[in-house]
Amino acid sequence: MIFSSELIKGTLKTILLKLLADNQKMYGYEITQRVKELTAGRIQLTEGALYPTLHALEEEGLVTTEVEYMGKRVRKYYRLSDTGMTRKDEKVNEFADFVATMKILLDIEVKPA
Amino acid sequence: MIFSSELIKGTLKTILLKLLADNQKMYGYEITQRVKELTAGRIQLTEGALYPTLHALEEEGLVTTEVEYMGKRVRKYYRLSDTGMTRKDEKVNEFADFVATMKILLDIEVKPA
DNA sequence: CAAAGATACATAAGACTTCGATGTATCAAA
DNA sequence: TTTGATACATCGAAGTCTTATGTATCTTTG
Repeated sequence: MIFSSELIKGTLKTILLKLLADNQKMYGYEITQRVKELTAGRIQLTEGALYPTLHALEEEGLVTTEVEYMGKRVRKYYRLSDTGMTRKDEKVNEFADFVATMKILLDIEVKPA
Repeated sequence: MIFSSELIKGTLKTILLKLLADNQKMYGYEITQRVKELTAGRIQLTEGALYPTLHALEEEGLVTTEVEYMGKRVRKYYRLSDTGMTRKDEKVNEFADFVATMKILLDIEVKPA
């Protein structure tokens, strides 16, 4: 099952911040692949959603960027800033609380990871 | 903490379907109050979001409506259809799977309800 | 008894986010 | 050499939610 995009809405930034917190630096394409891999294909980030969001994180000062050349190919790395790290914690905690609340509303059991 | 609206995005229909599945029939204002109560105020549905969504559910054939008068006051009750019940199960399951996936991505523990 | 607050419906314009399509270009493998 | 993967990115369209607004009734309180 691939999750409906509506569900992923609102969690994209959180996912990106968490990935960058765990991996020092990542580039766009790498992120799409990592997410696909970690979720067994259930979440597939589209570039149309990913790049605008990465740029927004940069504008907010949550990530910094650095360009590297692999041969002639450009690779733009994104790295979490200190503010970004703080924001990541906030976002992840907020999501955990949200899920706890939704469990009450929907009366669901969440399978352990 | 009131959850950022981004988080609630994509879950509103699921919440409504579940509430209606548990309560035979409910009216709009009642729904906003019930959700507020069940979530200790953390999720506050606005009418601008609620009514369009209820109308959409009706157009999709997932709910039926009936009008009652309390004195001179109109109350519009929403009731789940059979299709709506099926859709509710699908949506709730999808959300549960989504949360399981997000747990892996975000490496979180979800507190029991 | 008047005013305020709660109950109850609803719409509409604007903002924001995401999707799907499109574009460019390099590299590797068949 | 051509296909598929890698890698960046933007843009118009679509969808959803927010804020504001509108109408009207009922209840409580000063």
